[in-house]
Amino acid sequence: MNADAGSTRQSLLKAAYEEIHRYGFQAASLNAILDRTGVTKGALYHHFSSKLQLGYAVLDEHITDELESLWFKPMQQPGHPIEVLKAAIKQLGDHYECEEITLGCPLNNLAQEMSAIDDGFRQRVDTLYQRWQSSIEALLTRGQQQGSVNTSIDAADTAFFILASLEGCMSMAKNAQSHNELMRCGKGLMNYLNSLRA
Amino acid sequence: MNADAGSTRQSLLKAAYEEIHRYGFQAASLNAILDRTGVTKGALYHHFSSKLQLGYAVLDEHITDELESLWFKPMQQPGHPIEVLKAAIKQLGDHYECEEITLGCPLNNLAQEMSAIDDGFRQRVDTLYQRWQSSIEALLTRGQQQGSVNTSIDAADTAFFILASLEGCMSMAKNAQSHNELMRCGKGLMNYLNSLRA
DNA sequence: TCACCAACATACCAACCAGTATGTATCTCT
DNA sequence: AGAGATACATACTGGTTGGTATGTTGGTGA
Repeated sequence: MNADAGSTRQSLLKAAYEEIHRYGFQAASLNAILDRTGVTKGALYHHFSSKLQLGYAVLDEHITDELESLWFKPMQQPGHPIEVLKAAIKQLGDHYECEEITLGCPLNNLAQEMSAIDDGFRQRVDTLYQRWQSSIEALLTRGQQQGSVNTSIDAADTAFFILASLEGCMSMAKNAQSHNELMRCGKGLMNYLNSLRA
Repeated sequence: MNADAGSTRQSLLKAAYEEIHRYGFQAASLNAILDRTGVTKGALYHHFSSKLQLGYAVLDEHITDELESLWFKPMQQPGHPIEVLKAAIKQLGDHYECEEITLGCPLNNLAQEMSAIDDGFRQRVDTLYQRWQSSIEALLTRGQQQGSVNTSIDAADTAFFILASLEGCMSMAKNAQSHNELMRCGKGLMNYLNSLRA
């Protein structure tokens, strides 16, 4: 592979991610992505066989990587499971304060827009959501074994609900366009997490 | 106004709602809406000055009405606040079982897609969310006064979190395309609601 | 009865869209 | 050195989009 080939592909991926994050996949314009990068259409179609494949690549590579560093890595921290969770959520909130909170969670955006009309997107998002849920579930289970988390709850169901609430909070904050609403929602989430202690 | 004029407008609104519900506002095709209704383009632009205004009307009329009968009305029921909430949520779940759950909550869909790129949509959705939240808040406050809801919680914050969780649950279920996941998430939500009792 | 207007219908338009056909420069492998 | 592949660049196409210009029809008030 050419030395530049990788970077051309990466810059396309990054620009496509940003365009999709703002306008959604369907409304994202390939020409806008090309303008933004200075790459030509021939180059784009050399690296990706269609707009759909470009979208899949954004999910499989860029968004997966982001989730890795923003969630799965913080989840590896040692300590009280509830505190680790709270810290990971806080970090996520901080990140979306720097980035525009108004653009919402990229994964949730794609889930909402595409899951009903394209199964390729749906399955990819589903896989990521399952990994996300499993990471929370594992943490809760560990806490239950250690005696720091209430054993009367079902770890899997609870993990699923925590993830849903988290996405819901980001969704509400996105529409309200205010970090204040995100904090408000975060407060409710923190209260709920505290209620899971043993 | 002509006798048929109202019904033409209504059928456009209904078809537009369905098209937007499935494909989103931006991807909704006016021609598809026309095909579906048998109305001509001239008629459409006689009733609505632009696609955007049609979208606003769908929100202001169709979706607002749906929320009225699906949420605000059940919320008027007498009884224990937590039970009223649970019943309203259950009814909402049942409704989205009949309709395709995979299409998601119409309000949440529009919020996700449009809030970042059009302020007219954003403000309309925001108003509806605020009414929604207020209805939950009022119920919780009533419960606190009656002694049936824990007085240590902040009713406004909690109402906001409940709404966020609810939207999050529907969002997750939409992507999973399974009623099972909706039930799972509902279980978590019910547990949380029970924890709010006095 | 005649003017007027609401409620359409038909035909059209420029802009934009994803995608393609074709050409070319450079790099690699033999 | 020559063949082939990689990595683009340019110019184009057919289809779709939201929107418009112009015509027609039927009811209604003066």
